Amino acid sequence: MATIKEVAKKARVSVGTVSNVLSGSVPVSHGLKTRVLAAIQALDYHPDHVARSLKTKATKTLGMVISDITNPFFPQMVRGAEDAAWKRGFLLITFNTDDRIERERQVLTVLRARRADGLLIVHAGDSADVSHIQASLNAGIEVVCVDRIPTGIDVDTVSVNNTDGARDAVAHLIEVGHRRIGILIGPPALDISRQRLRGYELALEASGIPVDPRLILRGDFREESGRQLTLEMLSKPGRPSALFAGNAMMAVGALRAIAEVGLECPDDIALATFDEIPFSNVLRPQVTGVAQPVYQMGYQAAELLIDKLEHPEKHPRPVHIVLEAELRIRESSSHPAELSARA
Amino acid sequence: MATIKEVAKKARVSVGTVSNVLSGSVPVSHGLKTRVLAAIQALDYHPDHVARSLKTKATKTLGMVISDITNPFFPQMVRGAEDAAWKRGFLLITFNTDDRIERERQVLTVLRARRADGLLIVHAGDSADVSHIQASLNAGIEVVCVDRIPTGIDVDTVSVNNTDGARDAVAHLIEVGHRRIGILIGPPALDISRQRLRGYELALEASGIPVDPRLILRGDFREESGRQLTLEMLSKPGRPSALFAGNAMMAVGALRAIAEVGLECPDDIALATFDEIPFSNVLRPQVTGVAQPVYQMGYQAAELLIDKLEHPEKHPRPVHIVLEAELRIRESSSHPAELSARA
DNA sequence: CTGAAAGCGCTAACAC
DNA sequence: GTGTTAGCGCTTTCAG
Repeated sequence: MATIKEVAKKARVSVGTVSNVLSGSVPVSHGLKTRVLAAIQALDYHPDHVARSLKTKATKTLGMVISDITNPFFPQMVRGAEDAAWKRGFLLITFNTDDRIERERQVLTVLRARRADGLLIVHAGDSADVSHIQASLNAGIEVVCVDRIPTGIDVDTVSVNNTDGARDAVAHLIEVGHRRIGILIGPPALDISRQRLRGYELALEASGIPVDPRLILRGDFREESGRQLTLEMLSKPGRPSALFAGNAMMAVGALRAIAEVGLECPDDIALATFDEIPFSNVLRPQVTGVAQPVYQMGYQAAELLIDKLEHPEKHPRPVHIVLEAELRIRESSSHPAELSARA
Repeated sequence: MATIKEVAKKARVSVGTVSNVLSGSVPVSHGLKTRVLAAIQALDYHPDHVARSLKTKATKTLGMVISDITNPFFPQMVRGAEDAAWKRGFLLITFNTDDRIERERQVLTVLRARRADGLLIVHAGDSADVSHIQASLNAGIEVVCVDRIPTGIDVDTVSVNNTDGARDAVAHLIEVGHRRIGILIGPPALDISRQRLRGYELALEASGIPVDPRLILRGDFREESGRQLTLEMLSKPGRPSALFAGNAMMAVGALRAIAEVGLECPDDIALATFDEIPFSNVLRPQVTGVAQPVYQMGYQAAELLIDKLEHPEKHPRPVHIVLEAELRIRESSSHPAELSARA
């Protein structure tokens, strides 16, 4: 690996001059510039980013912390963030925490030691503890929280309008004729759980349907949890005619449970979900879902973060970006009337 | 951010001593050690990994280059690699190349400037050019190629037995009664295309079925390509009774095309695929697929890479690891006899 | 065992 | 415009 010194020597100039032609910020005479460029070419020189970082105190690196990478929702978000970062000359390092706060804490420690300039965090679901995020902030690392917004900390955020999205989906279930609608939701420590539940309640209230606490089941946004809760819901008397899943993973678990007990969706029980199930337009049942602008969330979060890094003065107070989600109606929520007509 | 100097000052020792207690490789008297540890604690000191890398010439960083991150196959592989890397104290940086060799070249350049210690590469599909990989090797970066193995370069590899997997799947289609079987395959520049095609041919030959070139269609392993090729195959006379897709994305495209022309799978046309479609055990049609040990591939590739990094002497020649894939029979390939009995 | 000091490759004053 | 040099935070000889 050639160094700047070797380039300088070969071009018969000083290292300062090489550095100047590299940065372009200080004018260099044409003759010397050509010599330097030739030497760089000849030696296949690539500036050592590590050394540069040590000097400039900027690594041009962003860390992205994801709660559950097996959820197909997140890879798209990562992709958005990655594209934005790449475009602005930043590197994105991604971590999966498996929804464990302990792992999240470890990851932030590593990212701090590695001197990441900024952090994109999708907070783990098992705790409301944010002291480690505060510690990163204190260490001078910019933070943007995405999707799940922790309370008790003053950071920038990019999220989706969960309440409206959930309300639309449940309103749709009511509209096609359902009145007993169960909900599978995540841990109450997560804002997205509370907001999606709130949307569910709003939709019911708007139609004068009383909220039945027996129809509200809490899990952890994982497939297995969706399966368990659905089995539980279906085994009790007063079974709902429709289910609203808090995310796609729980919806998949619900489908599995529905099949296990020998029922059919939507013939026996309707289903709608927050998020979308991958390839849900080719596979059956095609599940009605609340589509989120996932890629955009990642992209905008990374842009916001880099903006703050590059122009700290332009963002004096925390910024909160809220994107809208959109209901996509498919066959899993078809009208009960249609079904009875078919029978 | 506290530095080693401040720690030394606070503990009233030299920086060398602090460094020694940190590394543990040089004995330090109990008294000094306690003072140093106390100072580290008090200052919340975390060694600067950037400075350490500059000195040691090792970044403890691995780069992972993926051809198409929208293919749900790859996130699992990344996860395996990430887990292995984390366990050994390495960081994994992931890149998506969108199957463009130009992007792959750029990514390797960045990784080189960042002084990554090693590379995990799933080669882009649109070219057989490997000069940039060779350049990384020449720059002293260890490389392990995963899944897709480029020719013309002497690197370690971790891959799957594509020929046997494809042969098993096609043999299964033959066994349930199909004789006209179409194949949707990727670019011939990729070894996985050639090997899966070879498996297809072997299965046909073993049953004395002649290989009909009109039933071999080449695309690029993307969903849209699977859709187009299937539409093409179904519009021509002599339509096959079964399809073998070269990967899951093409299988999804095939399902879409089958639905578009108003056919049903498996009633009108059977389907089997290399890879598995996500959640294919809850959604219909449940597609017969060749399951690959994806997580293992990522995990073992990262382990191999780190082994070479840490014990260069133990791996004198390139290592080639080949894992076995396993056929999972589901309803998309059900027996034509069963179908006719049902009709 | 412990401290002093050189130096990793680069940038950014600062002199000329 | 260009060269010289200090120093980013750390590890690693090398004396003592």
